[in-house]
Amino acid sequence: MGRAPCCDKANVKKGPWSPEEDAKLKAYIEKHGTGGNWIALPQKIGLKRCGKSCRLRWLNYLRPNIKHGGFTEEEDNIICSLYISIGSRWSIIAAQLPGRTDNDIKNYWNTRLKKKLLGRRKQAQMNRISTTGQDKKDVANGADENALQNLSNSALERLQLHMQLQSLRKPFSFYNNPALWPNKLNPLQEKIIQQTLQNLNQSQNKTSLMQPGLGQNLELLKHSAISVRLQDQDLKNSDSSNIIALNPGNTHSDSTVAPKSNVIQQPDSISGCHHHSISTTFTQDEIDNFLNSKASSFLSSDDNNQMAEFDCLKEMDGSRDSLIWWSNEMDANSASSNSWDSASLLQQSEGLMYQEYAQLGYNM
DNA sequence: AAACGTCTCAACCGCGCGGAT
DNA sequence: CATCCGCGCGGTTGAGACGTT
Repeated sequence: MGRAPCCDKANVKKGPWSPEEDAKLKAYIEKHGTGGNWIALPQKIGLKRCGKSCRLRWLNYLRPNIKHGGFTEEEDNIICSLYISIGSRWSIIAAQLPGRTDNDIKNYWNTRLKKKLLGRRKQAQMNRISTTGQDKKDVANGADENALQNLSNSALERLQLHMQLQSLRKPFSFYNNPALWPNKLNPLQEKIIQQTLQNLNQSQNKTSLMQPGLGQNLELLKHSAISVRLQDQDLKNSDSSNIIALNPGNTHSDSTVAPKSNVIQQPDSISGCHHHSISTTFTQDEIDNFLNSKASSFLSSDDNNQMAEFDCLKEMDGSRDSLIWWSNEMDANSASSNSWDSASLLQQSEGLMYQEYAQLGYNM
């Protein structure tokens, strides 16, 4: 038995809102508020709209101080940092960006940011999976195909993003150390990790010949740190009510590479529902090296794939001046009060990440 | 200029959660 | 304790805008 519809679909108008409808809704809410009942609201003001539709229209468009488009570099940074850390929890991410709605951020991520980071690389990886012999066999068996479908895009993307950064920072990290892996990975998870590591090894061999400076870059990156800390007092899940930390960084610090960081701390000014405090720490060296040595990662054995894989990063690189990845504005105020023991951070972040994947049903 | 493809974003949909009864 | 119901969320859709051939 299905759920009862929230309103009488037959007598409800759908589609774009007219200026008159907007005016009615806005005038009423500004005068009376929502009355705590969206379902009853359209009847009160004579709108043939579903209550949910009214709510959405108000929250995403009519509400005061809404910003549309024109995302800043800092906003890009925040969105990406949080997406890697907590996934597609758009409402939480939106709570960190005054004037932005979850819908806006979701659209922005899906249409632009994601493509820059993952789109083409992912495609290349998928192509590779489907063309290698063993993979073909697996696909023929059907098992991995199903597993692939079951692995959500969000999880894949986050894993890829995380690994991408992680592998640059810590050659001997979690992903490079099977001893640290969970006892039981499903075949696809194992394959993705192995595939990525294989590519990494190849790329490091190749590029160390081509780019003598790269080793230094990697060394530099070993001293860098990312920490995204989220304290969500309202979240009830243990994984998010505690601190979600992503720290692919080192287990030691190096004073020669002073982290630049910025603490973004703001009470929720949008919905009043969430109260998050986030600190994000990156180093400019790390950012620059990540961008400059981007070709060191994920080099495929297939030259075409190589090129395709880095197109997304080329795009970023091409617009570095306008899109300063992991912004260098992330500065100063941060770390001490928000810095954590790096080793435990690493364990927590990786543990949390895998907890999350496990919770998604991947039988880890 | 037209046809076709791609992108963007407002809006819809269905589900889970939690408060009310 | 069970059920109902509204809210809020994330995923998806589709129309229009825009770009390319």
